[in-house]
Amino acid sequence: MPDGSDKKPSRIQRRNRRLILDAALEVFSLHGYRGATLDQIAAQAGLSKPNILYYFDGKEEIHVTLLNQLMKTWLDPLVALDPDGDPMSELLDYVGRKLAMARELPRESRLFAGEILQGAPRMGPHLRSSLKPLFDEKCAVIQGWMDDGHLAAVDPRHLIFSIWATTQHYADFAAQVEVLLEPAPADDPAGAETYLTTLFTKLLTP
Amino acid sequence: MPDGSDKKPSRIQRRNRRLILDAALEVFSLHGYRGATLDQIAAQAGLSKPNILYYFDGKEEIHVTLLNQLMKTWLDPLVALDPDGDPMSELLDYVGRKLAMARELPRESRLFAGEILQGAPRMGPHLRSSLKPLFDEKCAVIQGWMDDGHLAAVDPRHLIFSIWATTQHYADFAAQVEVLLEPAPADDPAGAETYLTTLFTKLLTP
DNA sequence: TCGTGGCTTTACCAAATGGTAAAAATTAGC
DNA sequence: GCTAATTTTTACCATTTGGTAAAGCCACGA
Repeated sequence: MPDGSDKKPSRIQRRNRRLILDAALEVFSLHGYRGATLDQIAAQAGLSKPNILYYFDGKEEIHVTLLNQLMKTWLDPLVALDPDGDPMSELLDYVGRKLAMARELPRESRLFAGEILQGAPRMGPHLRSSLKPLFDEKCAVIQGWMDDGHLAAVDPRHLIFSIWATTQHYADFAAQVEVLLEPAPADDPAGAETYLTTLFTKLLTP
Repeated sequence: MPDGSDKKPSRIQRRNRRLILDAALEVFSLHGYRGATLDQIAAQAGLSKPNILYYFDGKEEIHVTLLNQLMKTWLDPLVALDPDGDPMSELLDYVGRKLAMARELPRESRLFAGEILQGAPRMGPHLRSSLKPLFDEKCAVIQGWMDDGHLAAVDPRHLIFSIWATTQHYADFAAQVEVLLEPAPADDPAGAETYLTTLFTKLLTP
């Protein structure tokens, strides 16, 4: 059994696990945990359902694996916030990176959003152990910048919330955004970025 | 059969339909459409499953009824945006109303978020017919204020998106916000409002 | 070429779930 | 209080779904 073991995964194992996780990301992000079925994931992956269960212990393990895997890339932009950089450009770059992620990885964004929306039943501990320390650390950095007068003073926690909310909105609420931006979806690619840059520049300029 | 009919509903009908819708709101907002079961809704409502189906044609009709009903109250704050009022305070009041709704009606917010997150499968038409016209109308109002120099010029569409995103974030991502605001959840009640008022004041001041 | 071990399929199953039929109980109108 | 309509319960059903057992297949080293 390839899962949970400590042996090196074979080429086939790596390929199939990746196929499954990619299919699962698609299906979970589209229908939510309960809305997704193993049959859908299997069909999307081009494998049979029992074959899926040969590589993963069950539906939940697939979901958890996906979530854990996602957590890393999801936090990357925040990790990259450099305490030694220029405060304003560091934060604006952070906004830009988050917005790019929402655009480039909407499935991941929706997967994460769905999990949180339902009370983070499979991620609560992970939030405390991974996200919280990083969040506190970066809040302190931002607070330091504000104390030094490099940025206007606002609550760093709500600042980060608002960055997350505004950027992820474009991925999580895409169905709504698309309807409301009609009939000009093409003129917009820069629209959100321009707007958010203005928003946070004005907020943070001392 | 009480549903779909044109007769006046009896007292029992009104009471039970309200019980069911309230229970369904609780369950749907907590588990999503697919994650919710009729048994859960029945238990929450204190009625038997067949009795639920005596009042509604099926699970989907309950969900749609809830969504349609929600749409009205959900749009109220935007409807109340007065073209003849003072631009800045109209918009700040709008932010305040949306934030209050997120705080007071988190179940409704999550129900709506879940529906949009999954591509608005049961609300797409409604978005176009109800939300879009109102959105366009209010965008024009805001644009007018900006053209008159009463507000700093930004894209009204993205402005509204950011108001929605930042306010609803506190309801939809409550599980995350609570973890990250620890160990000081009590000091916050005004925190979000103060922050958002600053944010949009700075943005919109000409 | 022949095993051997890893991979895949076929054929299932039990539980959960949305939904129904019809009897039983309750309420409302007279 | 009696009847007719409304409401509720009991006893089901068919489908879906996560999961399993075991047989078959296939690649690769000896």
